[in-house]
Amino acid sequence: MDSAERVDLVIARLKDTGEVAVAELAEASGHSEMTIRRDLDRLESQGVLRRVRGGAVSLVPRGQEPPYVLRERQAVEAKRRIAAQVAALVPTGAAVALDSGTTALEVARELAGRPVTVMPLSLQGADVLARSAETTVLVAGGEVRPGELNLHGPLAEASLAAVRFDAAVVGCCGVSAGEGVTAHDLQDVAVKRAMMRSSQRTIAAADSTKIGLVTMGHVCPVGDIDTLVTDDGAPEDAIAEIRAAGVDVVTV
Amino acid sequence: MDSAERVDLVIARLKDTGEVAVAELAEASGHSEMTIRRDLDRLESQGVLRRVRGGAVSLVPRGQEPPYVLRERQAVEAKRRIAAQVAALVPTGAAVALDSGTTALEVARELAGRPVTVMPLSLQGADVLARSAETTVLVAGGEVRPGELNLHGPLAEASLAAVRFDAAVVGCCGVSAGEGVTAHDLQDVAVKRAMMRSSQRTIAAADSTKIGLVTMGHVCPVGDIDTLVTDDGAPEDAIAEIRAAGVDVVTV
DNA sequence: CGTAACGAACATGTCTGGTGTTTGAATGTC
DNA sequence: GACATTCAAACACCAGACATGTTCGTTACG
Repeated sequence: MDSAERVDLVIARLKDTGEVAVAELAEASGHSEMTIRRDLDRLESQGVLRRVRGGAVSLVPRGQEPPYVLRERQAVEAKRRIAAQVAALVPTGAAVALDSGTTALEVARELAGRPVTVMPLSLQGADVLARSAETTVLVAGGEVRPGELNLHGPLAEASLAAVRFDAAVVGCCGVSAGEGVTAHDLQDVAVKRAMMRSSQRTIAAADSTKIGLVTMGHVCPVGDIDTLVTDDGAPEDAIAEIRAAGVDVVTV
Repeated sequence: MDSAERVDLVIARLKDTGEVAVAELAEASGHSEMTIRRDLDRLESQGVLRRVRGGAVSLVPRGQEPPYVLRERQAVEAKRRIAAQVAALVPTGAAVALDSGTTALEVARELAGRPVTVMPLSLQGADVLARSAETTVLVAGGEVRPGELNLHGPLAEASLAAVRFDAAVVGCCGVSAGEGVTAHDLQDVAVKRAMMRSSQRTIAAADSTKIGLVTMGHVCPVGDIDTLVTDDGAPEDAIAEIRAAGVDVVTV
């Protein structure tokens, strides 16, 4: 069991019971207690949990979005496939607004090096794209959320309003036919709306675990999306409902 | 002779004669020709030179600004001392606009972790500052210059115009009493002016090699600077002239 | 005061990045 | 067109970085 698997184990236990013990994890993973402690220390510095004597307790309240360092470990393969499909939908020379989040970051990796114009809404996205001389990067302004490194606030919205895009690539926390596109954070909602306002088309990217989910911040009715790219793990009926709303759903 | 020294050697030869030979460099550095080729390939991808059969020729025209990868190797110690002094001039809780460039990046490193609000004009600066949760990072929008990773254009100027700062920290390519503050790039000039317009004070940071230099883009008369931080290598009379214009010159 | 947990320090194994050598292909020169 | 030089891909090698385990003195809790 390597480092990544151990973290997964810790996360699973935390989700289950809200706390973990060093000795128990060492037993379950087959590694020494010292290694477990180092894992937990790292996760503590990332804001995932808080160390207590003998173990750790969860810091991620139920219903809230897990921190970036956890989300980037989830559905990695699906996100990569989705990102490749999204990038294929962006023609050469196009201008796109690119959301923050782990899926959008994969899209950035796919777009980097292609002759397109991209406005990323996160610093990681900007970093990835700016390495390539072929790609024009027009970074949005805004306040940076620590840890998440996404851009939000009035400056971000003003940046988006100042440009017109061929497409907006939007990540999200939930997509359902009834409640539409939803996100965890209200400031993100405002940014996503601004992206869509400035774009001719909206491409939503969401792995299948997001299909059918509803979170707090309402972005738009599902019909406002032009294309939804997801993986093939989503329930058939949920996809059918979304299609019925006029969305072009692409599964990869 | 390690990798960094070899690059220095290449740069020195290029500055001297405008071209270098693989065999000659291998001889001089005591490494194999293959290693020299790899060095040159790397420098070519960074835009410093162009490979030709048997060697390479310089791509940096005289009078133009050398690429970022070269500037960051120059006067490192002086830049660090200057940056520490600049950071000391920024009080806790202040809001500052922070220029792009190698000196400003050092200032970002000094400011990171302190409870201040910073608007960096470069992606590297944003990266450094965003790692710390204490520091509020309000990144400027704008187009990203490849290689340099600084932000410019109307979006950057609009971002600056939308905020008011306690201080603008401006890097520059030249400072002289007669010609004032100058930069190599006209788009950078516009950004620097926008920074100064939105700020109560202007702090210029320039190592002593910049004192007395004049480059193409005129930013402002020297009297528009409130404080100039430089190292103690600058000629006495040039410093005296700048002081006579009403600038508070700090040498470290 | 005793036990369990902690963390600093050191040792070990693994992996990656930089370097050298070889070799066949490509390119320039005559 | 023939030859010499240069190039780059492939492989081997080494050093430094990183992860892990062990030991041991210190600290916290009952």
